[in-house]
Amino acid sequence: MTAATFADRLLRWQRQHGRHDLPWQNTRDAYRIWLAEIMLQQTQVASVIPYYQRFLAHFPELARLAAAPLEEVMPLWSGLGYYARVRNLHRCAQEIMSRHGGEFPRDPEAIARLPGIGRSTANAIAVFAFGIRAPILDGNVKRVLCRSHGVDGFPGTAAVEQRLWQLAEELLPARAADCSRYIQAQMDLGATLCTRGKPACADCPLNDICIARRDGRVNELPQPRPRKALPQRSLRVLLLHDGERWLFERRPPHGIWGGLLSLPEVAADEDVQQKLDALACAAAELQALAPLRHSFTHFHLTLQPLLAAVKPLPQLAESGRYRWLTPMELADAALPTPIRKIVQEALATAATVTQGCD
DNA sequence: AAGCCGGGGTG
DNA sequence: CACCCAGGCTT
Repeated sequence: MTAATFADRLLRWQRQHGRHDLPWQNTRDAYRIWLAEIMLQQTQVASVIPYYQRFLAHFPELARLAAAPLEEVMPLWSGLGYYARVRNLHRCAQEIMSRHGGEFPRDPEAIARLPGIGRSTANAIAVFAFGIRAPILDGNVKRVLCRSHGVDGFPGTAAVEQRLWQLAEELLPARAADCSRYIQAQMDLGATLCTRGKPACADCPLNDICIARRDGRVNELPQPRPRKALPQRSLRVLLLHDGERWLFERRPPHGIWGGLLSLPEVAADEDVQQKLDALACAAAELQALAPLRHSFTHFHLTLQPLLAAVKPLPQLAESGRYRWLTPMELADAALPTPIRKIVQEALATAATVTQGCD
């Protein structure tokens, strides 16, 4: 009788304590698994579930997604973040239709060549949809492996990451049929027991072989990212309404909030009147609303909203770039979260002002 | 190797 | 506030 392997322990644990009720778990439909995996990139399960359900209700199959214009897809991602994912998702769907005959490729290397899909996501799709034997390396797996095998160094560096991929390969169960449950077990363990904050080592199936636990280093591994001070930026945004509709501006396809609708911005070195002129709007009075602070991965942003009732001049034709939206239409518009918050605030303020005038 | 790309949860 | 999450792409 040989000792239980790493994979054995996880597989045994998964049967009793793993998750079994996630919406994308009870399917082998590559389209659904792919959609879930893209949404789950750098995004927690609880945040994804409602977006996943809503997306699938709008686009139940890949062909429908590929045929839809991007503007119809973006709103379904509004609020989820990392909007390059939805642009890549859409491109990906079109590539699968045009270059793969509408069938999702089965080879992990072919999957990884699709836009927005790297090695880990490609392997996850291949494992869950096609039962292929391959490792993944997401945040959960990295944390579990760093602790169980005592891997030092920040996992973002190439050397550490290479070591982790090597470990992930070596520890894979021998049978391809066990792989999907094994991968699921790794992620479940990382999400529920081997968490960043207070890991529940007492309940962990690996606690008697865990190097970090043996050495009293559970709280030191994995080693955190070397931190640096984030720059501080500020931005004025215009809340312009004509009494019924509000003015929005489409952001360029790349960069922050790429492709989403946002509010017209007044650059730091720009005059508000100058911007109003550019927008062909005449405003009687500007009202500063409460500033909103928002943090990104790489900088902090303070948004200063400026509210004004305007008379739109005919020069500003509604186009792909500028759109006037009613409060009703806002619900289905592709807005980033901080902008949505500001607009909600403004709607409340404008309603109050209007009532006060009556 | 480092920067860019969101929003939310956690301690 | 720091840190991280079912990462990948660009420079």
